[in-house]
Amino acid sequence: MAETDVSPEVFPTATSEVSEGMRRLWGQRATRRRGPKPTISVQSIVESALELADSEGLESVSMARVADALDCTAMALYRHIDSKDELLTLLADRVAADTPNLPTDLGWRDGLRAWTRVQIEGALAHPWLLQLPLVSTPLGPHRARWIDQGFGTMRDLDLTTAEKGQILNLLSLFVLSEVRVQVELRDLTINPFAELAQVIHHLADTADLPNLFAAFADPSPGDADDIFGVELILDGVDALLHRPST
Amino acid sequence: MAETDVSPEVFPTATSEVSEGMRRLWGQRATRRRGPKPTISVQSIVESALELADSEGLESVSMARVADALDCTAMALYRHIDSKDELLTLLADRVAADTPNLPTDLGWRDGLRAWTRVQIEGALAHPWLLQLPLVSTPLGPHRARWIDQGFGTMRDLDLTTAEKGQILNLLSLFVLSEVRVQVELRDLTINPFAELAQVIHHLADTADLPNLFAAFADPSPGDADDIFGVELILDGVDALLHRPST
DNA sequence: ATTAAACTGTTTATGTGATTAACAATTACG
DNA sequence: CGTAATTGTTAATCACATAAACAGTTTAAT
Repeated sequence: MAETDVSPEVFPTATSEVSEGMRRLWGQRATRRRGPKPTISVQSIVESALELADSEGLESVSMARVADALDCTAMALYRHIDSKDELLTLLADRVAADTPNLPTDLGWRDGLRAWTRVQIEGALAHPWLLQLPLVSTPLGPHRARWIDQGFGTMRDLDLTTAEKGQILNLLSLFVLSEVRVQVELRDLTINPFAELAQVIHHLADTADLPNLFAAFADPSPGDADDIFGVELILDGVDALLHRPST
Repeated sequence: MAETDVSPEVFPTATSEVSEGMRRLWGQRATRRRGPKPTISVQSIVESALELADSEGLESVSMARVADALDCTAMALYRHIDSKDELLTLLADRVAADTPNLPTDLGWRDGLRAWTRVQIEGALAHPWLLQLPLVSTPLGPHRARWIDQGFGTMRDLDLTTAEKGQILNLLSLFVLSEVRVQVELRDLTINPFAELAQVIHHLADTADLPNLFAAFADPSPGDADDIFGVELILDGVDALLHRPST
């Protein structure tokens, strides 16, 4: 397991104030005063890290490598960010910056579908995202914009904010599992289903996993496309809309 | 970001055979022949790692610390496992071992709901799970048993294996995000919603995030409980069942 | 039984990667 | 103009994963 270090303690929560790291994450440009003009910036750091991750994988994103790409020493980075953790957090937000704006004239269903599809494509372009513990990464401005658009697609729905938030959350999570499968199919030449079946046959006991064996004995394993999961969630939303309000 | 190193390359996929690591993951006891009787085992290693993670957090799970707990040197561990990555994979599977068996007489809806709830409770007991990239971790026997039970709850449903798999996957992922929120509420005394709202107010521009601002201006933010997400997915399943088959 | 292969754990060493501390150069504010 | 703030550098730690070589133990084959 490589590059899995994303702890939640990156941003100690100040009660009244916003932490320094958060301010950086949200692109607050420090009003510089004295000292030499910086040759690198938070942005250039993140950009280099992004290129590195895309070209050589997340495990190649080390402070030293990033610094090399910027023609400076690793320690120079620390003048702009607090830790590598922060860099990864910034990186996680950065990938959301490239997502295009969504047309605003779609209905909620088409809108959410499109919203999800764009996310899937974005994640496919940066598969190393799966190696980050996205569930516990603070929200940055780019993802915020994206979530904003998600809320936008549901603006006319009679749901609470929390409900809408959960729906977006669910769809985002679905993206993760969907992309994982697609990446495996694309990169590894191996079918995860087939692999699982093989492992089960070689190592497991039929009696221990009766339902699993039955499932894989199913002649039509079928390959659920990415439509399936989205539509299921959307159907759930639909049901919610028509549910008698309590 | 700490302890996030779980790369997918842990188990190089042998085409016809099952990899050594996989065999260990599935508890194949090596038929020992010569040499001294081992004082430690894969199981004892995993068990120590589990205790460490539970008591001191995932970042404390180093080869050295685990070895200390077992009264041996770090290198001794390598006689039983290939790498730390493998240890983390084993650990991820290990936590699923404690989940109780589910009653088999529940309908699919109650069954899946119970299945999800047990998972949530399990994850709450080992919150460091969130720091592992579970999406890209190979399946072990304990999680397999659990998935088996998941399939069991749907045994009477007229869905393809792939569809059932996606449903379980979705519910599992949902568990992660749900647990994250619950852990934050439990440990940090801070409400993630409130935190988000604060960050937005301090750092973001109303014009940039109109929908998000509107959402948070909603007088009734309401707190969506963990019921909501599950029920939404279940409603989606329900809709799928009644959908005219193509 | 004897030998040698296979196996376990140890010691030693290496390399990497994050991060701290001390330093030198630069620039703007007073 | 000088001083304090700011930037990048160099040198030094420290933790950690892991490789290599070694010594003792057990058993299978002779």
